[in-house]
Amino acid sequence: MAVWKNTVPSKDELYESKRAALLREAAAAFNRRGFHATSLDEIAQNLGVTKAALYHYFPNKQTLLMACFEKAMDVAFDSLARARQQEATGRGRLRLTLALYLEQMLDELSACVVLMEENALTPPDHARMVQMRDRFEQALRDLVRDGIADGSIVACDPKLAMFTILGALNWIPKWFRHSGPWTATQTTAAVSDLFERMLSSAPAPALARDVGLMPLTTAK
Amino acid sequence: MAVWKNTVPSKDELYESKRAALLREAAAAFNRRGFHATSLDEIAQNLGVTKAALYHYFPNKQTLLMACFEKAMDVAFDSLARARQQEATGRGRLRLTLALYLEQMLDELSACVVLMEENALTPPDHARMVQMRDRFEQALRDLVRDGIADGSIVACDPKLAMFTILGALNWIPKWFRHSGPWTATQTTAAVSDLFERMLSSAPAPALARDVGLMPLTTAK
DNA sequence: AAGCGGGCCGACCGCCCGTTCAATCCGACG
DNA sequence: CGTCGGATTGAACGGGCGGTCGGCCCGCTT
Repeated sequence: MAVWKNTVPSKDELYESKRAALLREAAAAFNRRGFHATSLDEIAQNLGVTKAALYHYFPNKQTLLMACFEKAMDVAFDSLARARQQEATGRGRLRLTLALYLEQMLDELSACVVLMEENALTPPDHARMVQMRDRFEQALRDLVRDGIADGSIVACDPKLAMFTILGALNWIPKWFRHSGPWTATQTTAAVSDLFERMLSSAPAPALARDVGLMPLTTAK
Repeated sequence: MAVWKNTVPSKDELYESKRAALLREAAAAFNRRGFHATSLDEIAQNLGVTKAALYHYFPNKQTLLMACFEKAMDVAFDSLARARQQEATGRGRLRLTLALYLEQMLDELSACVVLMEENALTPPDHARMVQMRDRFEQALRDLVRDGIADGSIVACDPKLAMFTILGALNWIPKWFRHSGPWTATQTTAAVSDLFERMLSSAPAPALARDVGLMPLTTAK
């Protein structure tokens, strides 16, 4: 019996994996079509179940949205922590944070950037979400400030810079398709290059002319 | 009677100005809260009338959305034409196009960038909208190509560059507030500087440290 | 073999909101 | 002052969708 522990999914594992699949599907739909435009019937149908089945995993639609958001924020803060550890300059940390975040969003989560349509949440959830998002944005602005201080980033307004970069980032789910010509890794690298060039004190003299020709995996 | 023609609003002028006000209000609401999250009651209330009154100006909610979109595209192509006339290099044309578009979006129209939630339109309207949007995006990519060819823009992937820039642009209505610390003109200039730095073959060595300290009006 | 229980289904409820319509208001005009 | 017509209203309708509930199916246990 114990032999099978890691190969045959237990009841709980099955439950969790289904729940995760639901979360991914919901996140993808919310990002592509918007929260209000996505019906539970739609999500359920994509998963091959009935709407009522969803209620075994989430008490209501709002909670589903909140769960997407929290997972996204987990990824965000995790990316930030890893970048702080691996990179020394403000620019390096900023770039790595954004790249780790984006790549995970793109392939793990079908992008959970549901920072929009926040008004759909209950006031306490909304407050919690705004607070976490602001903390993340503040951390990113601080990276920009660090970069300006250590000379790796040009003089600029950190607030505007991050508004602009996060806008571009949040928009990516609208046009990125896994079935498209670019892989998640290629897209991440190319977008990071653009962001870096915008802020670097030593901007690259050239960028990739064709994202589809970039390396298919991250060089390690 | 004819004396008053240009001072006292005629019936038609009144009708048109009310219709325009409705369009502005709707555009602002759609951009801030999303199409599906915005109820007609809400728009009507902000205008001091009843929901039913709106139906004297638009046959239904979808048409309202489509009208917003078409106005935005008018501004877009107009900006493009003016930029082509005034600027010689690809970079100059791209920058001016984006700046004209953004500034008009910000103050005239409360930003009508409702390229999202497209699924809300009827198939014919949707097709029409996609076609116009694609034409505009193509024109912008061509400006990037021109810029690369004439040396004003670095080697890069025009498609990705415009996806990124338009993403950042489309996100601006989410955070820009007329009551905020930055004017539309300041914001436009600062954002344009960021975009330009991302793509220019001769990136500026420094940018404004504080958007709120930039000139309040465009220098002419 | 029988019983148990979790997972899922079909059907239904109720609300919200887009849409309609008859009735009313109000300014213009004769 | 009466009438006409467009603008606006209040009330109602109907569909869509989030959410609920009772029951069925099926695998596991004893």
